[in-house]
Order: sequence, then structure tokens, then C-alpha cells
Amino acid sequence: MHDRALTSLIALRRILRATESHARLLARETGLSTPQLIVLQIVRHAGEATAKTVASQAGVGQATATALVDKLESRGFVRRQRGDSDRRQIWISLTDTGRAALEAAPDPLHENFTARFEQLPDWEQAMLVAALERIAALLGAAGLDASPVLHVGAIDHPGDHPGDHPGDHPGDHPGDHPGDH
Amino acid sequence: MHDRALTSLIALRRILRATESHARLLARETGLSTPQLIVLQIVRHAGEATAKTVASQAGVGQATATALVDKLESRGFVRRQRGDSDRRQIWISLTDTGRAALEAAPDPLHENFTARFEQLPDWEQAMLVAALERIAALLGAAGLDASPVLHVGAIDHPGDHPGDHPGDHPGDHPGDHPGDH
DNA sequence: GCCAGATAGTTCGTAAGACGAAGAATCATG
DNA sequence: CATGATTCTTCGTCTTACGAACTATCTGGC
Repeated sequence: MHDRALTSLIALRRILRATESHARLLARETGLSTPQLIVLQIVRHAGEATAKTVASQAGVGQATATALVDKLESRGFVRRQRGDSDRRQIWISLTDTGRAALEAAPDPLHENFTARFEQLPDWEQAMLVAALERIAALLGAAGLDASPVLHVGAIDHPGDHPGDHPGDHPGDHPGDHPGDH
Repeated sequence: MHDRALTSLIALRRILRATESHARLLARETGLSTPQLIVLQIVRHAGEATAKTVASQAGVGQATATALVDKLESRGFVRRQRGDSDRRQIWISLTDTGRAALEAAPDPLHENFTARFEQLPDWEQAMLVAALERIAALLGAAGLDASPVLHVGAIDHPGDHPGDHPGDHPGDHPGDHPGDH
């Protein structure tokens, strides 16, 4: 009866296991654990990010984010800079070393997926993006219930700045990445 | 650059985080962590399993498996019994307590997702199923032996390891419990 | 100007999972 | 019986993750 929900779950599990084993492999090869890599990617994507942004986007608590950034900083992959306007904030940015490491770190998941993804026809890419975001919402947003169906065409939210972003709403900023601030 | 591939990856990460935090919630509520739950499910499925079987099916090393079984044993969920024919082996089986705990442990991921999924319009369900399977394929999850977990009867492939099975499995194939909500 | 409360990060203690290496039993084979 | 392989456990270590307590800083009200 719930064939589809079931099928979805099975596929989900497969996805999870695939990513997990990829991650372990990656960790062994590059010395970068998955969460660390995620942090690096978040920072690269944002150009510069506060600890809070990193935490919320990575989906971990601030304490954990601090620990991760500590590790990355001690290896020279990121640097911390106090904010000028608000001196409570700490802006985290990639160092050249970090950028290089990020480049050199072949994320098997990323590579594999990206390469294949881009060979798909346009409509299918759009479908997958929509589906993934939908699923993330289904799994994540507790408060989100009868939300209107996702319109496939409208996936690009215009850039929201990572700067503040009070609510959690873990980032999606597909449209444009400011690249380097 | 490849906005869509990037967006997909970010969404994927969010999905991973979501499932992880669901798992943590489960852990807090039932006292069973995900790996522990997985071990219980493996044992239930096999009826009786050696440490090695548990380790390989759970996808962890033997040392980790031992630790997990230790925890479960100390709580009375499983019991250890030396093999008769081969006394190096340790057969792990569920206690009644363990079986009860397993029954009582709802999989939040499963429940949550299913509930919401079924409220979606038909076309969207179909789209999500297709997308998920597509993604699993893109990730190369095909080759990965699909998780033995997931008590939804998805345990088709009985990884019968030639290596072991001396005692033969008294197992009763509990795989069928359609009920499972 | 100054104090109370909110906010941003860090530190500390703790727990879990995971691994490799080394060790103890036990089996199998020559 | 001796040697080597296997099965599992123990040990030490690493990493992630969290909550609670703490410091520094900003903001709003007086």
C-alpha cells in the first residue's frame, strides 16, 4: 500500500550508506573528516561566515562548530578574524592552504555525483534539485506542514546573505554565491 | 558554476544532517542509538548471529561491534553464547527484553517521512521516488549492498556468507512483519 | 552615562562511535 | 605436536556531538 513511501525510504537508506562509506574513504585519504569538509565548503561558499552561520548551516551546535573550526584553524585551513562592526562575531575565512586543500580533496561523493549529474538532461536536473530540497524539507522542517507544492521553476531563491539569517532555515543559496566577498 | 549540482549536494547534506538529528532524537527517547538499533535489527533478522556477521552487516569493524554488543548486553537486550562446534565464535541473540525494545522503538525517520510523504499529491510522490532512485544510482549506491537494516522487509538479499554458518541459522526469518505500520 | 538583558563564541566535562594494534582462545593442518 | 589462521576482546586514541557555564560584547531603557 505505501509502496512509494517504502521505496523512497529504501532509496534513502541506500543514499545514506553510500555517502557514509564515501565519507570514510575520503577521511582516510585526505585527512579531512566529513564535518570538517562541510565546514570548509560552507566557508568557501559563503566567502566569509560567522561561527553561528557555520553551525547552523552545518547543522551542529555552536560548541561543535567551535571545535571543528579549531581543528581547521590549527591546520591552517581557515582563519578567524574578529568583526569590526560587531566585535562579538568571529568571521571565518579560508586561507590559501585551505582553499588548496579543498581543491585537492577529491570528494568522491561530489565528483561522482557532479560528473554524472551534469550529464543528465536539463529537465531531470531540475527535477532532482526540486526533489532533494523537497525531501530535505520533509525530513527536516517540523513546522512545515501543508506547504504548497514546490514549484519546480522557482528553485532559485535570490541570494540571501549569510550574514544574519536569524531563523534556522539552513541555508540554501543556490542562486549565486558571492564567491569571494 | 554548476549551480544545480551544488544545490543538490547541499540539499543532500541537509538530508544527511536531518536523518542524523532524527537519530539523535531517537537515541535520547529510547536510549537506543542508531548503530545499536541496527545491531538489534540484524540480530533479529538473523535469529542468531556471530560477532563477525554483525560487524560486516552493520558495516563496522569488529572492535566496534564488540563495543556495541557490550552495551546491548549490559542492558539485557541481547545475550552471548559460545558456539558449541566452534568455540571461538560467539552467538548473539535477542532476549525478550531486546525484542520488546525493538518493537517499542519507533523509527522517527520512517514515521515522519512516511506520514508527510503520503500527504503529497500523487504526481509528487512519483517524482520523489524516481528522483531518489536516480540519486542513489548516481551516487553509486547500486553496487553497495543495500543496508541490511531498515526493517521494512527490504532485506531481500540475504548476504549469506559462506564463511560462517556452521550452526546453521535457527533463524526464523522475521523479515515479514508487514504490520510495521 | 550606566545598568540589565540579549547575543556570540569559547571552554569544560561527558558520551558515543569508530578504528588499528595487540592479545587470548580456539581451530585446522601438516 | 607445532605452526599458522580464525574469532573475538581489550586497549589506547581520535573525532564528533551536546549541554552548561563563562567571557566579551552589543543594545535598549532610564
